[in-house]
Amino acid sequence: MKIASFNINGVKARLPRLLEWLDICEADVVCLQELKSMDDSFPRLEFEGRGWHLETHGQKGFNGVALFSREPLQDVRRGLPGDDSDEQARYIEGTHKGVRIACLYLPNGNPAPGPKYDYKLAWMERLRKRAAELLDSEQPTVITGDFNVIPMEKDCYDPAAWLNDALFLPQTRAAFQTLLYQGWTDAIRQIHPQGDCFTFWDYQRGSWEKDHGIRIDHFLLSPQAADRLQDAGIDRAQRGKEKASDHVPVWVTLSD
DNA sequence: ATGGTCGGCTTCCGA
Repeated sequence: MKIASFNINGVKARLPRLLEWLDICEADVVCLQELKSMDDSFPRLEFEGRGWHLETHGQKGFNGVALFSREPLQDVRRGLPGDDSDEQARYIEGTHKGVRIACLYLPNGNPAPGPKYDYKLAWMERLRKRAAELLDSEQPTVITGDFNVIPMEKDCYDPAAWLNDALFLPQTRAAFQTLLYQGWTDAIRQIHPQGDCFTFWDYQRGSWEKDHGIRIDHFLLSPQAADRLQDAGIDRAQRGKEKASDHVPVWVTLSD
């Protein structure tokens, strides 16, 4: 089973690139973030016509997550539990062939300190609680998406340049590490322990041309999923295409 | 060198 994740930075702006990539990605389930589309204006037919089943969770203008799958998903759940007043569309779960898959777009949090950073940390605490429930289920589970967390110094081109950024602050990294200590496996680092594994290059300052990237799109695998981990990778070439997203797809394969 | 560039129900905001 192949599961991919891709922050597309606007489904309508990315339509040709996304359709092209979906045709070659060979994924059974695709987790998408930053749809920037409401559900009732989502270009469903473009994807359904190519055989994808869609579960979207959008909002106007910003955020938005979706699960695309070759077979219909079971038990789809929208929204991260823990705050009924939170109206931002950043989380969706579904089950594919017994594997629970959570797709998230974790808050950016900049500028820090400030209310946006407080929201990020509160969201990560809610995620910790949901992740603990998922572990307790002992079902094979994958949490993936744009975490907006640079876990380690080697995950950015110039750590000093990111010291005061909400993606790299000690509290942010500690909250991510707390997730890992629960028992989750960082699948991309598991398969690629050395070297750059960048997944994002800013549109500004020629970041792609200079390879000034960061690793913020992750796959966390429960023990039951990690036992089945075969491979993981990053479709880096997507960043060099015309009208590319600022993120590239990441993926894992699990044995059946 | 406080710039630069995307996307969105755009004329600012979020990233």
